[in-house]
Amino acid sequence: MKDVAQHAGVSTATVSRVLNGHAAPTPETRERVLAAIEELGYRPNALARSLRTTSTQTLGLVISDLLNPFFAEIARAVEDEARSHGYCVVIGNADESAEQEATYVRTLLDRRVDGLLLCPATDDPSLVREVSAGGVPLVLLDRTVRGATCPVVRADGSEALTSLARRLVGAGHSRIGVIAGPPDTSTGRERTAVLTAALGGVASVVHGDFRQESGSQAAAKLIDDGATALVVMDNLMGLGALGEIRARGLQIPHDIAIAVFDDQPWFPLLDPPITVIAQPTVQMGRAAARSLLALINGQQPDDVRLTAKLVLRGSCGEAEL
Amino acid sequence: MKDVAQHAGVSTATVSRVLNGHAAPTPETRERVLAAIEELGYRPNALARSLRTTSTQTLGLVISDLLNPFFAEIARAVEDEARSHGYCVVIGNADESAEQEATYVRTLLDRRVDGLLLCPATDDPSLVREVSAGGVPLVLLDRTVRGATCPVVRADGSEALTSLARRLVGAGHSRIGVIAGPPDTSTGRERTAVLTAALGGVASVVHGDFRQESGSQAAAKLIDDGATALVVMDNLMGLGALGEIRARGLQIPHDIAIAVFDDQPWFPLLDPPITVIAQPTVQMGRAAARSLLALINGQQPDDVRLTAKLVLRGSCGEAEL
DNA sequence: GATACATGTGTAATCGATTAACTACTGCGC
DNA sequence: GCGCAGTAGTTAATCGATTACACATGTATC
Repeated sequence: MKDVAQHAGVSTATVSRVLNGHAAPTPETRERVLAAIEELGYRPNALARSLRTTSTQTLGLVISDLLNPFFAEIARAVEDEARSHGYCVVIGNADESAEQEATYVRTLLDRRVDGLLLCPATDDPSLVREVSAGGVPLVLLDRTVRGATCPVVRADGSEALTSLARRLVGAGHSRIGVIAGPPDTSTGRERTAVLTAALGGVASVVHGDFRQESGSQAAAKLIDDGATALVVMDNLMGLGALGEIRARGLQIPHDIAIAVFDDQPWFPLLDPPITVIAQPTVQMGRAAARSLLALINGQQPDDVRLTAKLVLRGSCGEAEL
Repeated sequence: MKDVAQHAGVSTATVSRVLNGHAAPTPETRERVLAAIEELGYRPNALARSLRTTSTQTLGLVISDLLNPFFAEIARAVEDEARSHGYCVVIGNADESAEQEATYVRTLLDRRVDGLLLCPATDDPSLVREVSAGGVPLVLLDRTVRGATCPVVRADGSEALTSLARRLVGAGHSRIGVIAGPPDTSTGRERTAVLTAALGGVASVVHGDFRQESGSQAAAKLIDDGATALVVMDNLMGLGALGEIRARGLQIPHDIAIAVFDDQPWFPLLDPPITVIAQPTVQMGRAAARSLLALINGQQPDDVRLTAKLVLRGSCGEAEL
C-alpha cells in the first residue's frame, strides 16, 4: 500500500479512501491512485483490514458431514445467500464428532468470523454457551440444543411423519421398524417421538448414527425381528437400509415397504422409486444465512420453521392404497 | 493479551512466549500466565498473529461444485490431510463458472492462504499464472490447464477406458454414445480422446457441462440417434442419463448398456448395478494436500498420477461376455 | 571483587490496513 | 486585505499479535 501511495504521489490514507469509496479524493487523484494500483498489481491485505475494522465479512458454517448430500445442499445454499450479501463462508466438517465440532468452532472464532452457523452434533448446550459468551452471533441449523437462546432454523416433519404413519398403518403393517438418529440429537429424538406416537405401538425403534453402515445394521436387525415396513430418518442410513434389503433379495414394497427422511436425486431411479419426506434444504440454508446476517446487523430474527413434505413414490406400496 | 499480561504481572512478550512454547519463561511464570489465560478465557486473535507471521495455516480449495459427490469426497480428503498437519481448509465453490472461480481465488489470496488447491473450470492458464505471479504455492487437482507449470494431481482413466471400449465393441455394440465433459476442460478432452480412439469409429460424442440436466439431454439425443450403449464421463451427467433411460422405459443392459465415470455409493442399488470407472478420490485429495504442503515447505513435489479402475457390475451386460 | 556469561523478562518496532485530527490551500464576501 | 468556510490531503494512533534487542539478575571463573 505504501508503494502504491508513493507511486501515485499521495499518502496511504488517500489510497485507503480511494479503495473504500470515500467522498474526499478528487476524481483526478482517484484516477492516479487506481492507475498505480493497476500497475503494481496491488491487492489489499484482508487480514490487516479485518484486524483494524474488526469485521471479516466471513461466516463460519460447522456441519456434521460434508459427504451427506443433505448438508452439502445446505452448505451450498448458505454460501449463495452469503455471497449475495458480500460475505464469504468458511465450512468446517465436524464428522458427527462433538470434539471435532468444538475444535472447529474455536478455530473459526479465533479467526474472528462475523457470525457462526452451527448444526450441533449433540444437544449439549455447552458449546453454544461458549460461543454466546464470546458475543459472536450464532444461529443453529437443522438441530437445536437444550435450552438454546439463539435463533434456530429447521424443518418440521411432524405432519409428514404423521401422514406417513397413517398410510403405513392403513396399509396393514403391524410391525414397523424405525431407524432413528442418535437419541442425543434433537432431530433424532423429535422425529422418532412424533412417528412412534402416530404409529401407536406398532413401532420398534433402533438408533443409528446418521451413517450408512448403521443403517444396514439397523435394517438387518429390524427385518430379522419381522418388520414389514421401515422408516429411515436420514438419507445415509437410508442408503444402508436399501443395501441390506437388496442384499437379502427382498422386493419393495411387496416384502418390505420403506420410506426415507431427506430426498435424494437418485431415489426416483430405484424400482420402485423411494417415498420420502423431503426437507427444503435450499430454503433452510438461505433462511439460516439471512437470520445470521440479521443478527450481525443487530436485529433479533425469529426462529424459522419450514415444513418437510411427504413425497409418495411407490416404495410404501402407495399404489395399493 | 494486554489484560492477560497485566493479570499475570508480566509483559505481553512473555505471554506470547508462553503461548508459542518458547524455552525462555520459567515454569513458574508459565504457570501464572496460563492461569491468567484460563481465568480471562483469553483466545489469541488469529488475524493479528497471521498479519505478523505472514502465515495463516490455511489452505484454499476451489472446486467446481460442492454438490457433486466426487468433489465433496475430494474436499473431505483434503481437509483430513490438512488437519493432520495443523492446517485448515477454506472451500470455495466455483459452480463450474470461470468467473466465479476467479473471484474466489482472489478472495482466498487476499486472505493470504498459505497455498491453493484448484480444480480449474477451464483450461485457460491465465488464472493459474496470476496466482503463480503472486508467488502463492499452487497445486492443480483433477484437471490441468494449458502449459501448467505447477504440480498436478489427477487420476488416469486411459487403461480403464480402453478396457471398457474393448468390452463394448466385443459385445457387438456398433453405435456407442459418449457423453463427454466440456471440451475446454482437460478431463473432458482427454477422456473422450482416449475412448473414441479405442472405440475406433463407432463412437458419437455429445459434450455436456458436468451437470445432471445436460446428461439427460445428451442421452436423449444419443438414444434417438440409435446408440445401444452409453459411456458417461461424470457422475452427475450419469444421473441425468439414467433418468432419461428410465423415463423412456428402456431396459439396462438389454435395450441400452451404460457405464459411468466416477463411482457412487448408490450405483450398486440399481438393477442392474452400474458399471463404473472408479476414481481414487480420497487418495487424490490426500495426495494433492500433501503436494501443496510440500510446496509450502519449499520442496518441489512431482506430479501425481493415480489410476482409475474399471468396476464391472452388470449395466454393460457383463454377464453375457 | 571484577569480569564474563547465561538466563529470564521487558521495551518497542513491526505487520498492513483504517480513520480521527490536523494542516494547507482555494475562493468568497465584506 | 482579512476572516471564514469548505475541500483535499497528510500525519500518526490504532487493531493484536511476534520478536530483535536491551536490560537486570545470578552464577562461574580467575
